Amino acid sequence: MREIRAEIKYGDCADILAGDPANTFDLIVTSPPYADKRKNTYGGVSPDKYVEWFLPRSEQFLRVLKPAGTFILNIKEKAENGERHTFVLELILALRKQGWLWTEEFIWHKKNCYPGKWPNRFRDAWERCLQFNKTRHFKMNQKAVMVPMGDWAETRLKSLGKNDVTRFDSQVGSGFGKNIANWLGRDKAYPTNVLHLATECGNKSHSAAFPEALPEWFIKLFTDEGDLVLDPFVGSGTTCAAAQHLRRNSVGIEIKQEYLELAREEVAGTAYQLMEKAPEYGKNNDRRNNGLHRRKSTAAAHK
Amino acid sequence: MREIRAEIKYGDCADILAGDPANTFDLIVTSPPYADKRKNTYGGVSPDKYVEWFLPRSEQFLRVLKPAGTFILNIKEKAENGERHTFVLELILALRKQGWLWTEEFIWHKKNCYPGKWPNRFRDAWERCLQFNKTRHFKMNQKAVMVPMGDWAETRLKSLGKNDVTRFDSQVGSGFGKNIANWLGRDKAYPTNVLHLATECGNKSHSAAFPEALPEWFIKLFTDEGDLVLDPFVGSGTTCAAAQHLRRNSVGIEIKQEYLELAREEVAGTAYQLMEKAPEYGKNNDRRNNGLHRRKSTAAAHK
DNA sequence: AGCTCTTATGAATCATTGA
DNA sequence: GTCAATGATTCATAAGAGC
Repeated sequence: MREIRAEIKYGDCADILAGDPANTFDLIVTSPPYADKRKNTYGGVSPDKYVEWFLPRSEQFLRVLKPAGTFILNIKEKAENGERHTFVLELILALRKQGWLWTEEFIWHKKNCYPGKWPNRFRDAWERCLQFNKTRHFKMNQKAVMVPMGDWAETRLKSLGKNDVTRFDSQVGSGFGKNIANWLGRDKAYPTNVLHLATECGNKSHSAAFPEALPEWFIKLFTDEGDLVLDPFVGSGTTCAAAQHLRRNSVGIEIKQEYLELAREEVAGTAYQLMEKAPEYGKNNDRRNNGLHRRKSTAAAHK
Repeated sequence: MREIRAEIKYGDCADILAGDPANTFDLIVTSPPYADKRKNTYGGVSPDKYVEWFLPRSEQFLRVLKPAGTFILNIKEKAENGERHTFVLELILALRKQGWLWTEEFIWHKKNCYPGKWPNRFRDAWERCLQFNKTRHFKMNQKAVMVPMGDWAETRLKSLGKNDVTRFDSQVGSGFGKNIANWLGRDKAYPTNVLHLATECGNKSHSAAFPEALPEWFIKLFTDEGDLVLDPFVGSGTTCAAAQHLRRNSVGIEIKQEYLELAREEVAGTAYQLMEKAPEYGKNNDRRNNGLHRRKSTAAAHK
């Protein structure tokens, strides 16, 4: 078993990456600092300047990413003065101009979103996970993120009611007999482009931007073991921890000193964990169920 | 009980609406013909020309919408040649330039999305429902779409935990007695901006662009009984049927002859249904649970 | 192990107040 | 007048305690 490296570098990713050779990373997955009008927020970037701020950095991403690699950008525009900001839309257009292919937009549905009530708006329960690529032929391990089939398979396919047969039939538009055979006996299905994950809350002192299950899912999907993952805005180190758990090498870059410590601790703890009780993690990982459509019975059973 | 009108007009909405006075409609909700590169699709609009095609029509929408009205646009870009189209992003930017406020983007999560498998892409399980407004002060009946709460209410509100009291107390900084009364006896919560609706499948001969629950939800949210709803691309009449069920007046516009017949039949059938068995529909409607976050205990109990 | 009950806390948003 | 800070609002989840 080869050793897995997870390195946390200190500085602005634009500078750090300039020293790296082209075509180095298999996957870039990150959740950059969101645009924020409050200037006092350290590191906050104004929405109006966001694209301008982002482009020099994404130019490096494009250079250091391997041709078959993928870039996942987790981001969401805030509401302000009654409107959604448009800087994310503008960013997508600008990235395409820069040479990226906008392959897909995944939706992260935050099951436990922030509470609140306003006269003109409901709670915001989703974020964008934008997928960009350098080429049309990128690595994608779909089987790695297959999920247990829902109750659909369990209840309906086992004892097929007439209703289900006719409904299935009308959907497919052809005889039902042959196609249904593909589903019987299968217990896993491919996911969709909607991810259902709760935000991690209240477990540790540090608050990660995204739950570990999110980078984990994309790492499984777009890399193999031993591949190299980059998070240019690594924050408290969630991406590198996830990479290490999945036996991928990783580089995280962070410009804020206080996060730097946190990230290094996170990664060190993960490495220790792996040596001490790797089997435990595997179990734990299965339980997490890829973060997609967790079956209710499973969730209940674990308590 | 006043009579509810549902009128299906024939023609291009740009022309039809030009004859209507300004500030006429309380809500515009529609699912326009999607951009489609295949020119043979009747009525298909090329993605490159989509914004250009849409703007003269949305200009009329802006004129005929009441100041406190809302415009809901259900749309989703297709993938082509490995990339997502950008015309929807461009449309949002263009509509803002036209004078619209981009208030919110709701996600319609299609629980049972179309089956299929591709090497570079998972199944598409969501569509955008873009909310635009003329002014920042629009009508919004949030209570009309409240949904059953999670387990929280069940367990906690019955016997109020100390935490709820203390947090409330510390936040408000005054005695807790007065507002806590709002919580007792509540079993519903406000929804989020993610809608979980199944697509309607195979019950009718025509395949509606969206399930009736979708316009229904927005009609409940943004109009009162007796208000006037417009669907400028009404297709098979789903929006007008939903409006009629909810006792809102409606106008639907359709340019395709064959859909026109369908829509008029749909609306006529609905009107008949209303007279014959109104109570039945109400029951059915409750059961539908607004399509949002059905409680787990309920789901489990259902097995 | 299981089950209940308790507690903490989030990439939030708007209206109001104060400088 | 513009801009920044403060207060009010709110719910799904995980972890922990107790039985």
